[in-house]
Amino acid sequence: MSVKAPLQIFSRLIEGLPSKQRKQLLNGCEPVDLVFGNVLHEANQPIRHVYFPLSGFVSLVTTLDGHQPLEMGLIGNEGMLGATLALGIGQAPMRAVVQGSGSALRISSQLFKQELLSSPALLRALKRYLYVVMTQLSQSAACTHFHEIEPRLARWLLMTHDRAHADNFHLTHEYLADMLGVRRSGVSIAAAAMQARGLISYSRGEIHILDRAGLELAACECYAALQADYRAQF
Amino acid sequence: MSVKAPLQIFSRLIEGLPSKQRKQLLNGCEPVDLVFGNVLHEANQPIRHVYFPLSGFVSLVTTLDGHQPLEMGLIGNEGMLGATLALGIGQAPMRAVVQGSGSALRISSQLFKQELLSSPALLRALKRYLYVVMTQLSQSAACTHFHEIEPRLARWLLMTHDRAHADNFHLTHEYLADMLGVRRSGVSIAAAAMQARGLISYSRGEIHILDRAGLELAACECYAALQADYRAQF
DNA sequence: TGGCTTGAGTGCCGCAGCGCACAGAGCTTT
DNA sequence: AAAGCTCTGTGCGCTGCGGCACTCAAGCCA
Repeated sequence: MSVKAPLQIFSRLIEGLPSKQRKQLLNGCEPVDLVFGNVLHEANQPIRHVYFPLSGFVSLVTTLDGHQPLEMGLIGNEGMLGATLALGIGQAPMRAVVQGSGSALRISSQLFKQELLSSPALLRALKRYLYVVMTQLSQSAACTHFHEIEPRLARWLLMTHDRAHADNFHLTHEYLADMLGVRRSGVSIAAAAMQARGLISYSRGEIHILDRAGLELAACECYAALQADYRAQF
Repeated sequence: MSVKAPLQIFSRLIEGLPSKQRKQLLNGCEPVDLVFGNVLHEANQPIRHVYFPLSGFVSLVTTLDGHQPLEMGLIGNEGMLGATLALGIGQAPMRAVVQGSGSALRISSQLFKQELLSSPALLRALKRYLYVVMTQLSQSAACTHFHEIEPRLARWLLMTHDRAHADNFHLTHEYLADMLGVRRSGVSIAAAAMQARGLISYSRGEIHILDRAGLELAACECYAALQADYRAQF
């Protein structure tokens, strides 16, 4: 039911640091469990901890008045939560909800700010990461607006697959609908179509990725674009 | 036809700087005309100049494969173009197109980077501004997805009104449709409804704001939210 | 003056997706 | 074993919007 994490999962952001600065940073970090549904950051609220997901992953969502939430970004071990501290901003721009249980490293904002001062490489990584987040926000916005449910769902499953480090994860259609900003039955239809084509299988919230290459074909080009954006910086 | 700018228009970003640092920055700047349709930045291309719009304004657009462009942000004298240089990134995240003719100050990226090093207040302003842009991106994304044409059009006209410093500006339905990511005739219908209610009037691309308060009522709450986001930082 | 171009109004068709509602299926609880 | 909940499938009517096409009006140019 929960994600089975491989033995060794690193935070790609931290891994890139010079070993001295990395160790220094890791010193201030503590491992924590990310539990599905936990809210790590609340929009416009102070950031208490910075998180580096390892095997778990987190989604950034905005909520608008009476509407369902809408996912703007997905963060796994390629990213982090709390990068806005590099801008000197101590509050979170969006709500951050754990979407795949697993592990993470976390460090208090206080300590992290000190690390930022003493580690230029860390600051550099954060800046690049912030830029990636910005490009991703605009890409997602356009995707959400123009693309249809099925390609978007495929993209979303791929992104989750990348971050879950496993071929199966627990997500109901209802939940997916919220992420995509669409109706639950819209997801059911799209998912059924993809199951019929042998790309995935699912039952009662347990989703299995069967044909990753096929999924990539089914996904909108935003998946590749987002990856390219990330790679351009890291 | 073109925007009649009041005599004195400042860049609100620059105005906030300590006078010494401001003068130093202004020294490196040259005034330029912003001409409707000019492309100041191209997505993923190097930033040659940083712009501080004064009376003109610029829109940030993303384009997705074969789709019409979609506006992600609007920049007038409250903002700037090229803030990503504060992240050490020399390329633009989105295409920037002049949307209202007028004036701006510009400075070469080279020089601007030096200013960033010597003016901590400038750097601070840029960071805050970047944060605002990020929150605006996510707000716009949700708005574009959930809200209907008419409130979105109202919001858009208000934002343009703020930045045009005039009650009339030149924008065809066709152009508006691109900005909102909708059909041209959809804009015609929404605009006609708003004209019937006496909020605006228009003819052959010349739009007049008649009832600003009424427009604010007609707009989705995103207008107020975006303003609040900005004010929270500046 | 007449023709051309551009902006805008309007109508028609088709579709994706919404809101809603109900049914069946599988797991959980007592 | 029965009851209950959760997850998924499915159907119906509606609407906002895309695509398209045609029309009219206003300004522009020769």
